[in-house]
Amino acid sequence: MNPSVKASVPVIRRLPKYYRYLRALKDANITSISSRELAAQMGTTASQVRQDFNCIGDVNGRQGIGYSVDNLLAILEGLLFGDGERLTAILFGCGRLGTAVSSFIANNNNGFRLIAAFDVKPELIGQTISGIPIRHLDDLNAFCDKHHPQVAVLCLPRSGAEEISGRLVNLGIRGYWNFSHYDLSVPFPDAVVENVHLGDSLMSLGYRLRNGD
Amino acid sequence: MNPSVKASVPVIRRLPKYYRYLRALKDANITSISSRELAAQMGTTASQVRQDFNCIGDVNGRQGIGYSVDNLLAILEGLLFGDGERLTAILFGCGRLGTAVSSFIANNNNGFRLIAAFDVKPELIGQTISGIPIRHLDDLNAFCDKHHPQVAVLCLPRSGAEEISGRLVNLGIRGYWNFSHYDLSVPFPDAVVENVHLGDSLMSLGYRLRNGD
DNA sequence: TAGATTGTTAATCGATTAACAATC
DNA sequence: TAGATTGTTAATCGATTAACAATC
Repeated sequence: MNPSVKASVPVIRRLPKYYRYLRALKDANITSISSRELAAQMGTTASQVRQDFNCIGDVNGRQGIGYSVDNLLAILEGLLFGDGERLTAILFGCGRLGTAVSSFIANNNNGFRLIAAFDVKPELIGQTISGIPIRHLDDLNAFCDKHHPQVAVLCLPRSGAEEISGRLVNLGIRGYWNFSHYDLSVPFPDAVVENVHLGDSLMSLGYRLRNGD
Repeated sequence: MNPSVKASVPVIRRLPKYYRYLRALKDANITSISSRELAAQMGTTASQVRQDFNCIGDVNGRQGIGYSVDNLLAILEGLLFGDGERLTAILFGCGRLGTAVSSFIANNNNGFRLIAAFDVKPELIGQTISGIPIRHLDDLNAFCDKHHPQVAVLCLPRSGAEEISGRLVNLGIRGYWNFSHYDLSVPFPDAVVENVHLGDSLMSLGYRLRNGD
């Protein structure tokens, strides 16, 4: 590992995919893998695999053999999930999308711990979502003052996301995972933001189908 | 427009975002916009806006003035949604994610027409999802033979996606929009594929928070 | 006219791919 | 040893940014 080489965002985006493939290899009792084989399975190149591995840690590849699956998994787990302490997360929006997404966040194996969910619909307040009680948005400030959540997940319609973004900016949230159409990149220049624009992705597919990729 | 310049995938991915911002401008009765102003609102550069516009059509910018919002919208609508005919789509998986996502596909303004939804759970068959009856997966072949859907949307757990992918490959589907963890890029080399890996995106956010972007 | 802005070419930047000596 | 594969440097490719003449 060259410690001066920092993983770029494109590399970081590929790490979960490596992790998934390596998990599958481990499940198949494969203990060692070459960059060439892994690349073939993932649909990339051996060069890219080796370049990526070069900036994630001490991968200890052995010439003529390949990499230890267990060692790669240990390295990736450290990077993706830290050393055990999960990031505390709060969810905004407990509709169908929020409910579906909550199971990702609440899953113990994804590196997050869901500690609260917020909505404004009276009939939802007090119900639970992935085992967490749904709070009214009015309780947000008090909750954050007390528990200091690190991550926010937004599953809100656009107008809701806009309103929340204005309130959240001063609450110490370090990163956002946003499913809204509303683009949070601008209002939160300092936070880490991952946007998944379902609608945008759908429209891009349509474009590529209509215009031949 | 330079007709020899074809929009690259990164450009295509940005088109829906232009479209959203331009819609907002139109709603605000703004009829003209410069690349500089649009870039500032979208968090990009004027150069990129002009380069992108250069390969999407006859944008007819006027020096000293900017672009006509209506004209840009007309061009983007043509690209993203074609000339009226929506792409026929079928949905796999009518759970919480499928239900949430179905409203995107079924929305008349996104360029798609949802014509069928499939699941295997007996209690779901015959129910409706976004106004479309849920069919049993056993009816898939007969349905495709008759209606020739163009697009498939997969909201399935990994194992389901793997099984479906094996069946779909010969059914004339031209593109996929995939929310599963399972990566369809390899089994469908010829189709246009958009993957939205919710779990991968979440893990990337975690990495960036833990390791400082 | 003067200021602003386009369209397009050139320069830069960064990511991917290729190459290869080292070595298991 | 011979074949395979790494780690890393160099080459290529592509996307983004800068620059600027044309002109509204």
